[in-house]
Order: sequence, then structure tokens, then C-alpha cells
Amino acid sequence: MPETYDPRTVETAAQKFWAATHAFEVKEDAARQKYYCLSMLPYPSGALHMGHVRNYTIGDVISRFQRMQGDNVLQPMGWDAFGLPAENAAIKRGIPPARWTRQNIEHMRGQLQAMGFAIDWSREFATCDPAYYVHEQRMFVRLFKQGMVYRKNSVVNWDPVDQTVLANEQVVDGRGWRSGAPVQKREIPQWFLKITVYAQELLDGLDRLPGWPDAVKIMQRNWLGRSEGLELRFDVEGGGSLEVFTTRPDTLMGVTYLAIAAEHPLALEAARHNPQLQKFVDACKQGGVSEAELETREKLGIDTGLFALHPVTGERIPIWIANFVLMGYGTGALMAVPAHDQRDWEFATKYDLPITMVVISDPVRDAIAELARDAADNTDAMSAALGQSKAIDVVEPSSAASILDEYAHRIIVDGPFCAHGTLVNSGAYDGMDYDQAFDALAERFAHEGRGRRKVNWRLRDWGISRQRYWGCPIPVVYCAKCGAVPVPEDQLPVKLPEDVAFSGVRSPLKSDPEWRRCQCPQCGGAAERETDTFDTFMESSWYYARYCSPGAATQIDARADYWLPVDQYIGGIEHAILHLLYFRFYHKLLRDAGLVHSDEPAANLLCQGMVIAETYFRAGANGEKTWINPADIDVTRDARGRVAGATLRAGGLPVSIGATEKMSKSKNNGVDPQLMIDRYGADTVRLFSMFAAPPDQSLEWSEAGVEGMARFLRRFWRDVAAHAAQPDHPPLDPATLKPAQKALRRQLHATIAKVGDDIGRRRAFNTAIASLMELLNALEKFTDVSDAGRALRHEVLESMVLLLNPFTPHASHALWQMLGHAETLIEDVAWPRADPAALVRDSVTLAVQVNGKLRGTLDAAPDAPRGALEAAARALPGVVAALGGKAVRKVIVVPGKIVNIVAG
RNA sequence: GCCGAAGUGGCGGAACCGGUAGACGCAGCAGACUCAAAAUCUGCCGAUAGCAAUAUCGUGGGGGUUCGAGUCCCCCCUUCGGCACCA
Repeated sequence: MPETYDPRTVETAAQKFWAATHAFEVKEDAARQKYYCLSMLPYPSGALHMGHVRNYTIGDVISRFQRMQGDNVLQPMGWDAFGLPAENAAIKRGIPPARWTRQNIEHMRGQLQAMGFAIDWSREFATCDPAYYVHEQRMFVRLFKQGMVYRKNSVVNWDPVDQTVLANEQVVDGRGWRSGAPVQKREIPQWFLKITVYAQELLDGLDRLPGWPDAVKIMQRNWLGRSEGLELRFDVEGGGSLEVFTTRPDTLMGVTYLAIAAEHPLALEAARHNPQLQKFVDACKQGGVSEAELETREKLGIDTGLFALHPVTGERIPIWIANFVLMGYGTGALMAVPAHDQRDWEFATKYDLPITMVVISDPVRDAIAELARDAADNTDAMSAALGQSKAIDVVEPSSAASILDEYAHRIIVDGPFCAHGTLVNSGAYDGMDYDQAFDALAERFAHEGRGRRKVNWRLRDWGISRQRYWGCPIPVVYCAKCGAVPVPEDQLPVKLPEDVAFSGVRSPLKSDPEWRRCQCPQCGGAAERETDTFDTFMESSWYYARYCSPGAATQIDARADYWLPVDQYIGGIEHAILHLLYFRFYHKLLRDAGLVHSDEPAANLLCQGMVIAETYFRAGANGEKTWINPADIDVTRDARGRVAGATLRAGGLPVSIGATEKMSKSKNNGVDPQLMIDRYGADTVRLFSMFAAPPDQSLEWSEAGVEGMARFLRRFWRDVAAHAAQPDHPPLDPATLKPAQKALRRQLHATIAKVGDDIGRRRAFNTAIASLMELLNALEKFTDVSDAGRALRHEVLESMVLLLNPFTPHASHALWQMLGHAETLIEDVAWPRADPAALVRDSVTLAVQVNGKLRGTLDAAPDAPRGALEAAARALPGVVAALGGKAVRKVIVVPGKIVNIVAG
């Protein structure tokens, strides 16, 4: 073994060894504890980026760690191969999506292997393989037959110039990204999967996922958006009616207008006879469909001139069309109560609609109640309730009314009161609280057949149709006689033609009459195929289960019961809602199809942060910025080490320093992992990406930081090599160690305990590595070459090789052999155990405070009595000075931590 | 706009359950080695005042709870992620 660390030879040798011995291929083994460690599968975009490196290194650290715990560890890999970028590449470079995708996969597989990930490659697949998506099509057909699938119109972004549907991402400032034309909303028929059937289970299941981050569960809970309310029918003057859903039936008497969506049938009908309304409805069709765009748009409305009748009072209520009411949510109509809803208030204020207060807060209610009890002395209570400095001097008998008037006025001027409270101005419902009013109104309307209690969800059914070529064909044919008919299972897969000319504007499926033409499976007559493809979230919703059943004739087979659920799932936080919700939903579909036997797909979830880097640019004469890659930059610093400026490495021209942002092509701040592997080796890259930040935070790439990791590995290698060259030593006898030896051994065993806890429980890889660095620093100060010293050094180095193995498997593989283990493989060696006897401390250091400020420290036996600690603390010179004769009022002693003397 | 995070030295970060703020790494400064440089090694390294011992301040801003707050509560600011057709 060489004495200096050469990552290239070490890594090539280890990778060759793993490949030759199929080291990470696993089989079901009922006798062993399984561990399924899954990282989100990559989109084959062309080359590995740092986000992949980080994601898969986290997974690999956990996988290798669990293997050293004795588990049968499955870590698979595959490719999320359908999607928009392949079409974009085809447009840009004229390469067919299939060829581009498969080339990328070849290249990226090699890069993953160069990172040394312990992946079972025998299970690999790409989601664009017909052998994969055939099962997805079969599942769709079964769901179709079960009534879980339906077709309805829904709205898409339409580019009127390119005559194509645009993804939200392709709409920039309301215009098509290529044509620049203003985007329009257009309704087209699309397929939907009834995810809302599972809404309640998806919500309840969150409570049974203790291993998922709270942030993800909260976001999913809010996304599902369960609300309990009342569905209520308003009669429309002159015939017809309008259904609304409200979560605030208690505010019913404060309704001053109704608002309906521009696509609402009533709006369309009204617009037919009124050019102004028609103009407004048409204007609402401009722009994209994303919620962010709709919600940030100026809230606009127009009076239809129609009136609804209040279901209790019969009063006439104007009906408005509003651009923020969405046809897709609820009933496409809402009752507006501007006194008690922020958005209704803003709209009413803008269009000068009445604002009627019908709910008051508890303090106002109490003030009124007090007035009733004690009419003489009420001014204080009233002014307190209203929060004003001057008491109102108009009191009884109309004092309660004047409070209400004042309060109602404040709502009109300052804004709505949105919390629950007590009803006023509501006739028979006055004095009720939210629940009482809800119950009373629900009962009344149920009796009248006008309304009913309803649970409403924000969640909408999953639209799975995409008007794109590079995706899994939806296995449906359209027959003039039989309508939409699913393709029979024995005729699947409906294969996507891969050898096609593709301009990017029109899907080859749609422009090829030959591909479309088929026979109706039901009547045998002429029919046409569906030319839409599935949302790519369909493929990524069940791949985890397919990894467990490689080559199965069915979608999933019994082998999955051994591996599922996933023990640890790892991926980006950007997937917190959509992918992870579809993933959970599809698992329930698989369960109800009898294919899996658990309720949730993954027990533990780790969401890693982004990889970010500094940006550098030069501004041209016209102000346009040319972004320069960090790899081509030298940073200059002032005497204190602060960054003073940056220059181009070639030529030395000064450049401007931009923000530190997510690595991206547009800002040219992506650091190529390949370059880093070539320069420093995979172990150093792995180590830095685990050290620089905790996994769930963003990670700033720093080449200087990478060099620091390389230095650490070189030092460690050199120390092991130097030790291996020393003469043999007798076995270590822990009982006879000298104090310095005992101290080092205690640090070793504390580090063993900490690294195991940091990796296994806390997932705090950065602090695990920091503690290993501290241990190496301590070892290098330990110059004892006695027999016991050498034996101890051996224990430290051997443990460190094992503790580092999850992070730097190539170096550990080589160093394990250097330490004399030619017979055993480090991959199968058990994780070291901390020796409790070595951890025992003779003394601990306590902080001593006076009034919460540190005035000294104190060494004491861990079990020293409180009295002794207090006495020792009061004797400290710093404490005496700080007390300065002040009377001690209280002494707080936290054993092993702190003594705080409260004086004054 | 709505939902979810994050903000600590020159920089990345540590402080796990409310108990010595700044571990570890980077950068910087000083020194050793060297003809020199690189590499390596040793020491210093939050701010202010002071020769020093030390004192005061200090975890985005403002308030609060507590013997004690980076950590808990309230309000605010900034940045980031998601918002159903990017994956």
C-alpha cells in the first residue's frame, strides 16, 4: 500500500471489486432484518448535478451504515425517463427524445458508479421502457373499470400562435415562452383519477407517519384542505338557483352579494345578452391557469344585474362575476360576507358594496353584557372594549346599540373581523355562537331541503392527461358507437413510437393518422386512439414497488412484501406536496388491488436542501449580464480575509459578485461533479457534501471547503500508513491505561457513540464528520509509542476506518486492508460498539453564573452533592467579585451542568 | 396572494430536552521548514475598550416569559421552496 493517498487508484480498485463480487446485489432473506433505503429516482437530464450527488450520498451513507448494523439493505436506482426536457432537447438539437434520453442514462449511470454508491444495479429500469409502463397502463384499465377514472373538461394554457398547450413553466409573464403570445385559458376534455375518494385516508394517514418531517405533513394537510361547512341553495330572482359552499354559515345574515366564476353557467348565460359582461368574461380567459398567477392578479368583478334571494330574509342580493372565483373549486360560486372575510371586504370596499356586521368579538359582547347589568357605570367598559381613549357619552337606553354601531363602523373603515364570535343583527340567531348558529341553520335548511352539512376538500382530482408526445400513452380508444373504451389488457402495452420526427410543436401521436387508427375493442368498428399521454407523476408514483419485483409478469409480486414499506425515503423538499401525495395515493391503489399489504409507502422521509453556489457576472454595455462559472473565478480578499472582489482566472479581468443561489444553467453557477471527482476523488466529494451543512438545509458549494476535506483524508491516510509501518503491539489492556491514554480512549468511545447516533438517529452527518476530525486532531497530539500507546492508536485508527466507511467507502476499503484485514471485507464488518467502561468520567466541568452571567467554571465529581457544588461555586474568585457583598437570594444547581447564584 | 422553511464570527456551520454561544472546516494573520514557492507543521483568530488581568456588547429587528433564551411566546423584516402541466 502506498504511503500517500491517491484517490484515483484507490477508487477504481474498490469499484472494480464491488462490481466483480456483486457486493450490493441483494435477495429476500426472511431470516434477516431488511432495510429498504430509497432515493428519489433522477430525471436523466444529461449529466449528474450536485443535487444528485448530495441526494444519493445521503442515501448511500444510510445504506452502508445500516448494512454495518447487520441489515439486508436494498438500495436501488432507476430513471424517471419521460418528460418535457427530452422534447425540448429534440426541438433544440433535433435528437429524438428516446435517443437523447437513453444516451443520458448511459452517461449518468457511469457517473453514479464513479461515486461509489452501493446500488443494486440488477434492479435498474427506465420508466420509458414498455416493460415498465405496460403495468401502469394495465392498472389504469383496471381503475377505469372500477370507476376510479373519469373524463371531464378542464382548463389548460393555450398558446394561440404555436397552437399548442403549454406547461405552467412555459408561461412567462402571461406569455408563451417561445411565441411570446399572450396565453389563453382553454377547456379541453381530460382524464382524471379520483384521488379525492382517498382524501380522508390521506389526511388521517399523516398522523401515522412519525418518521416524516412535520413541515411536509403540515403542507400536505393544508393542501388536502378539509373543511366542514354548509352547502346552500340561493334562489335566483326570475327562476333558477345557485349553490354555494360556506364554512361560515354563522355569517349568513351578513351576506351582501354573491360572487360567481366567469365560467359559471349563470355567468355565461347572463353574458349572452350583455356585451359588457361578455367582454369581462372574455377578459377572464386571458392569462395562464396557475394558482400563483390567478391569486396575485388584481381582483376584478362586474355586476350581472341579477339578484339572488336571501334564504332567510328573502332580501334581494346582487350577483357579481369575480375573476378570483374558480370554477374548479367547490361550486364555482360563493356567498360574500365582507364584514367577516378579508377578500370579500376588499372586493366590497373596491366596488362600494354594503358591509353588514353580524358577528362580534367576546370583549365587545362582554362590554354589552356589562352595560345591561350596570347601566350607570359603563363608560370604562365601553372605552376598553373599543380601545379608544375617550369614553362615548351617549349611554342608555341605546348604549348597546351605539357600541354595535361604533364597532360596525370600525369594520367598514379598518377591515373585517374574521374570528368566531357571537351573532348580532341576525334576528332569531342573535346571541348564538359559531357552533349554535351552524347547527340551527344546518337543521333549518335540511328541513327546507335547501342545504346540507358538507365536508369540502381543497384537493381536486388528479388530472393525468398531458398533450405531449414523450410520455406513456393513455390506453383508451374512441369509438363513434361505444364512446371511450379502455384497451383490453391482452392488447397492452400501447407502445409509444420512438423512431419519429419531432419538431416540438405538435405531438407525433397527434400528427400521425396511422398510429391513431385502430379497431374498437368492443364492437370491432373503426376507432381512434387517445393521443394524450400520462402525467409523468404516474410513473414516479409506483417505481419504488417495482424495484422490489424485478422482472415480474405482474406489476408487483410477493417479493415486495419482504421489502415494503420503504424504510428511508430521501429526496428534495420541492416534492413535499405533489409527488409525495401521489406516491401515498398510488400505494393505496396498489393496496386495494391486493398488490401490496401496507397503508403507507415509506416509514421515514428525509428532505434534503438545495445545493447553492455564488454567482459571478460581467455586465455588458447594454446592461446584459454574462454569467461566469465559479470554476473560472479567483477571489481576492482584504487583510482580514473578507472577500474584496473577484477576477476571471484567465486574463484577470474583474467580475461582479452576484447572489448565492441554487445551482442553475441560467446563472451558470453549477459546479460539475465530474470535474470535482476528477480533481479530488469521489470520497472527498462525498465527504464535503455531507460535511458542509446538515442534510435538510441548503448546501453552499465551496472548492476551498472541498480542499479541506481532501487534506483531512490525506492526513488520515498518512497516519494509518505510518502506524502500519510500526512494529506489532500486544493486545490492548484497558484496565492498565495511564491518564493520557485513558483520555484518548474515552474520546474514541464517545466518538463511536456520537457518530452512530448522528448517522442513525439524528441524520446529522456534518457533526458526525466533525467529531471524527476532532478525534484525528487528538490522535495526532498523542505521540505515545509505548506498547500500550501503539495498541491504543491501532484501536483508534481501526475504529475510524469503520466509522468513516459510510462516507468514504473507497478509502476505508483500502485502509482496512492496510490495517491487516486481508481476510475480512469492510462492507460486512459490524459497526463498532462504544465501551461503557471507557466512557466513565472522573470529573465534569460546570459553568458557574451569577444572575445568569458566566463568572467561572468548576471541576467536580459527576455525583458531587449540591451543597458541595454550591460551596465550591461561592468560593470562586470571579463569583466573589461579582457578588460584591450582595445578598444571595437563591442558588440553582443543575448537576453536571451549571450553578447559578441569584443575588441582589 | 396562500402554504411551508430559514436567518448565529470574514464564510459554511455547531450548540440534540431552556443551562459555559461560536465545536469542526474554510479564509486570514504570525512563525517553523525551504535558495524560493508549493505542500506540511505550530500558534492566534466575534466586536468594542484596555499594556494586561478583565469589562461591556453580541445569534435578522422589536417586545415578552424565565434564576437563565440562539432555543419558548407575540409582532415585524429579509431570503428560499411549493402552489396541481418543470421534475
